[in-house]
Amino acid sequence: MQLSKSEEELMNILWKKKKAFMKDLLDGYALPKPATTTVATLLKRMADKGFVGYKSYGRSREYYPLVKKKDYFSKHVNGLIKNFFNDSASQFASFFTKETNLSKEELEELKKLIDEQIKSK
Amino acid sequence: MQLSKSEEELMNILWKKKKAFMKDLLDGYALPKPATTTVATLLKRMADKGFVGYKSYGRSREYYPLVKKKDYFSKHVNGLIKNFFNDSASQFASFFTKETNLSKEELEELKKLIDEQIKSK
DNA sequence: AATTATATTCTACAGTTGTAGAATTAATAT
DNA sequence: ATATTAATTCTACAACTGTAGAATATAATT
Repeated sequence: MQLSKSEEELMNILWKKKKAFMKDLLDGYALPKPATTTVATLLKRMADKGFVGYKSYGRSREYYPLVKKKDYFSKHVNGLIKNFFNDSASQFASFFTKETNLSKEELEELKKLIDEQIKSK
Repeated sequence: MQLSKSEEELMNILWKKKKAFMKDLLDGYALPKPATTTVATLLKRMADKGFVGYKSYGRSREYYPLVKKKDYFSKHVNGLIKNFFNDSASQFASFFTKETNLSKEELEELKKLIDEQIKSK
C-alpha cells in the first residue's frame, strides 16, 4: 500500500532526520504546523502500512523509516514511467530534459554523469 | 484538483485516442474491463474536475481531454522534484540516470538530446 | 413495431485521507 | 507534591475513491 500525499510529506521529514521524536517531526514542518494529533494519526497509519518503525523510550517514541527514500522513490518513478510513457524510460528521459528547465551548467553536469554511466556499461 | 489513480488511467486512454466514445474507452482497457457505469462515473468526476470535455451526439458523447498530457505530466514531475529533491531538478536528474536502468543506447540517445539542449542555451 | 445493445444518470457503499478535539498518561519544572 | 508540557490513543467526520447495480432512454437490428 502506498503513502498518501501528507504521509509522504511527513516521511520526507523523517528521511531527512533519519530518526526523530514527535517533537522533532513537528519541528520539521513549516508553518502553519499541523496539530500533534494529526501527526500522530499519520504516524500510526504509516506504521500500519509498514513505512515507519519506532523504539519506545518510556511513554514516548523514536520513529525511523523502514523504507529507503531511494527505494520508495524508484518505485514512484517507475510507476510514472509505466503510466505515462508506455514503459519507456528513455522516452521519459527525453521528456524530462526538455521540460524541466535545467541550466546550462546543470546540463553539463548531467552529461558528465551520463558519460560515466555509459563507460560503466 | 488532481486526478486519482484510476482517473489517470482513463485519462491515458483518452490521451492516446485523442477523442473517444464510451465504447472506445472501454476498448482501451485491458481485461478485466471495468463496468460501463464505473467508467461513466469516472468520466463525470473528471469532467467536474475540468480534465475532460465532450460533444453530445444525440444521447451519446464524444469525450476529449481538456489538458495536454505534457502539461499534466510536467506538473507531476515538478511535484516529485519539489517533494523529494528539495526543488533541485539536477539532483533529480542525477538520481534518475543512476536509478533507472537505461541501456547504453538509450544513454547515448539521451546524451545527444542533452547536447542539443546545451547548444540551444 | 418489438427486441436488443448501449450510454447516461442516480444511488450506494465501503475504504482512504486530511484533520483534529477529548481524554489519558507520563515527564518535567517549580 | 503540584502544575505544566508533551505524547499517545480514541473517536469523529467530511471529502474523495473505487466500484458498480438499477432504472432509464435511445439507437440499432430484426
